[in-house]
Amino acid sequence: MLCFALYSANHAMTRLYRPLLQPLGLTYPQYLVLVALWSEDERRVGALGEELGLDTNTLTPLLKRMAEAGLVTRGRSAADERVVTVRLTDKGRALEAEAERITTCVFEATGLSVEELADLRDRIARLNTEIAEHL
Amino acid sequence: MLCFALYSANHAMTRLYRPLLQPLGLTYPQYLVLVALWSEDERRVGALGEELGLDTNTLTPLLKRMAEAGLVTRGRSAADERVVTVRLTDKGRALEAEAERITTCVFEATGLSVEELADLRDRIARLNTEIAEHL
DNA sequence: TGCGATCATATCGCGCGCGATTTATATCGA
DNA sequence: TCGATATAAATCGCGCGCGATATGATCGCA
Repeated sequence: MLCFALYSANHAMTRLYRPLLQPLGLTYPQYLVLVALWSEDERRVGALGEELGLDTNTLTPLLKRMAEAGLVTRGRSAADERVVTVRLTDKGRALEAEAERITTCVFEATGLSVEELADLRDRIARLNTEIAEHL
Repeated sequence: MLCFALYSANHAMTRLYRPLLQPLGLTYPQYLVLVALWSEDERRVGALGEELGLDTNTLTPLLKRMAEAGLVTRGRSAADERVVTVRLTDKGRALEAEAERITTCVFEATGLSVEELADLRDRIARLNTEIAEHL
């Protein structure tokens, strides 16, 4: 069962990240939002959702919690009042340095070489897009 | 990011299963419980949890919903009153026939050959056990 | 026998994921 | 210009995943 392997491995991955993220006060999905913002700041909610595969029903409360934690700010666009723009705070930006240590821990826990990891990532990503097309 | 690929692919997989399981009144985790019971019926809650990587805080309410839906029965063991044994009902057993059709749909959606799929499954399963050891 | 430790399951609270609906703003056409 | 339509985000309800705690049954050992 490929689906069960994915299900289990995903859970194992979040369990691996949990104790690493806990000292930073982050959940795993919140961490993914930060990663997205580190690569490109000042995103609208919809753009974040498109990248993460989440809708506003998930993102809105999640981003509110991150805003309360002082990691991001949420502000209506002046040009289009419908749009909410999410921006990193200094605190949110500063966490990128910590993240590198986490990435190292996770990489070591996989027991894979850089090449194996990249190959597996690409295969899974291809599976992902293939399934998304059949959705 | 291997972790994000896993996260996304897992979500894509559950989205793929959702419309297939909906007519049967099943959620994806409930389907996994059925799969486990189809391979071996009359399991205690803890044994199911070990196979699925879930604890009773998740399984107990899930199994109660499945019992309400008439898919399984839950009964205390006479020998050891602490143990709850989960058994398939006729209705739960009958769904195995439907499941074969679902498996076919999912397989086709992956766009993979049988060999590729088995290989990818094994790689992900190995990653899973490797991470579990580092937990 | 009785009492503390252990074990199996259950309960509680919170964050996430999502289908369905709502609110508010923007856009387009008669 | 105005009204229908579209768009962005928010809200609601429910199921899942899990840390923490509780309840109740069994076991071990003096």
